[in-house]
Amino acid sequence: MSLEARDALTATAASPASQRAHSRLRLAVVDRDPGFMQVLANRLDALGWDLRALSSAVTVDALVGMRLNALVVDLSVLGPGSWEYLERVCARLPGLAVIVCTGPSSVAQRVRGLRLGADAWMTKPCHAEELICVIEAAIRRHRRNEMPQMEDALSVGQITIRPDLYQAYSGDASLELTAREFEILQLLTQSDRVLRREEIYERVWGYAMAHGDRSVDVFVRKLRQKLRTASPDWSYIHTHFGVGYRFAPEVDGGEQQLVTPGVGEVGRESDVTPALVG
Amino acid sequence: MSLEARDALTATAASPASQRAHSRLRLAVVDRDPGFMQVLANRLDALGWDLRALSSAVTVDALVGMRLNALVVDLSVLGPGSWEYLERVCARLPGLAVIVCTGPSSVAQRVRGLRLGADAWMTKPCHAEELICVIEAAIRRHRRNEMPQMEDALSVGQITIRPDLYQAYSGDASLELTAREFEILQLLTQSDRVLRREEIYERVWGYAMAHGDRSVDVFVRKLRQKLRTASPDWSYIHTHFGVGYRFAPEVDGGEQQLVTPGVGEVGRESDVTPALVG
DNA sequence: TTGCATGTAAAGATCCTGTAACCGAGCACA
DNA sequence: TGTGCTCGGTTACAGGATCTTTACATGCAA
Repeated sequence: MSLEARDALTATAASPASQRAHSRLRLAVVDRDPGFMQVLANRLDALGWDLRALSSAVTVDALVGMRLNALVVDLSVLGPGSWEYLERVCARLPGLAVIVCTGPSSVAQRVRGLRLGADAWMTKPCHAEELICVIEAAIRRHRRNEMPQMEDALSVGQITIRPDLYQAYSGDASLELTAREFEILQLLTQSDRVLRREEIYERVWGYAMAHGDRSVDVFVRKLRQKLRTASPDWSYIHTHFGVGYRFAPEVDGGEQQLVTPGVGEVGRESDVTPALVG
Repeated sequence: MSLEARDALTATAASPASQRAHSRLRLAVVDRDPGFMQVLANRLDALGWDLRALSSAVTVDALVGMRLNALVVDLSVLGPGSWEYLERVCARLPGLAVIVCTGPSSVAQRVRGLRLGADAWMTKPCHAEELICVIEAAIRRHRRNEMPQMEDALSVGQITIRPDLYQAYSGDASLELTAREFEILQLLTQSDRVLRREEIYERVWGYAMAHGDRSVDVFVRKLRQKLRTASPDWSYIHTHFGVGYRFAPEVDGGEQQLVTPGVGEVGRESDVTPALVG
């Protein structure tokens, strides 16, 4: 590792792995303009956000269930009870970033919306990029105060990962992972696909991996060692020769079925890779 | 930490942690439009806000010293280095609500401003009332979760924390904590997770920690010393190497698992002891 | 088999933390 | 006004923990 690179890392003081902790942003948009939604969807998809488009208002309870980070509404879609709806949503979900994005309005309307709890008011037509920035700003502010651990514990195989404690456990016994080991383990468990070394390095270290760097291999070895000690009958990290590593808890011997984690919402349904090692 | 900032801080002798509860909102506006300022001043005065009008940019350290809740800037007043200035302010004071209120702009400019950390962008001319709502919305987000400030006494291990007295006790003997020490202890006890130094610093001091600042370590040492003196058989503050500190009362020696964090909540609800000193 | 890619282990190199000593600014008090 | 005290904050150092590098062994694919 070059000195400059290392300095750059410690200088930023916040490792990429830690800020990546909260996975994808969840956003709901209540709007009926197909063009608007299309543009937004494209942009958000590129950013890796989880977007759900709603063509009409849903109940507040339904919103609660969606566990959103942000909500964008066009008041004209809500119809008559829009102000009350806005108020109820903001009252019920104080941690939700609410952005009103609607057609031309009066100052009084905007004032009313903001007073009721909205975080921002955008006037249509507007540029998707700007709207996204506004959403990001609102979420950013909410996040900063959201100290409480909204990071769920995650159980995979016999191992439990506790992001709030920066540690993994087998039962109640700590694996005694170092910070970097934990970050790599956490990264691996967050995806079912094969991760290339360069990818792992970049996301954990925060900058490009130098050619021939074996750090990832060494850490994977340490991880495997500790995982084996804590949970001898399971295999967790699998090597894909010439490609990289993949995380999948498997009971050794015979069975090689994927054991779906039980605790916490792991919603990793999308990219399950059936192709498997030998 | 720069000397100016230090002076500013110690001079005012009031830290953000103590200030937050109930005080007038402090707002600074960097603008040169007399009419705009006049209208704003009248409105804010009626609301009981503490406004300081600045006709040109002040140093970031000076802003730190003002202990503001919000900052409104007209980029045209800042001149050439405005983006860098904006960025520096937002980085240094993550808890500050920053609103850019300036003349006509392009989407790209607004996007840039928001990405650099601004909370909102208002285009002049604008209605004072609306601007105030936007400021309030930004501050509201910041304030929401700031220190639940439970006034109840809290017993952890052999220690009792009395927010009303700004002091901690072992039985009826005071630990003789200083203000800073108490604030850090209180922050630590309010969370079961590992807190990174940057988080601790930001929440107690009120602005971003400088790289290489060891203040948190030093105060943790002082805290540990006093905790050890008052309660020799217990460990309270645990170091997570490469990450930060975590508060958890544990009996030394034999049983180290007094409070075994299960997979879910670590509930410290059980041991709140209201019974207290004279 | 050969040529890489990966596993393994150990040795520095580097970083992180605990610790103590120090300095300057406020404050109380004579 | 000067003195001594406390407090917050800085700095330097030492020891230990962690990370990186390197070398070699092993395994996979062509």
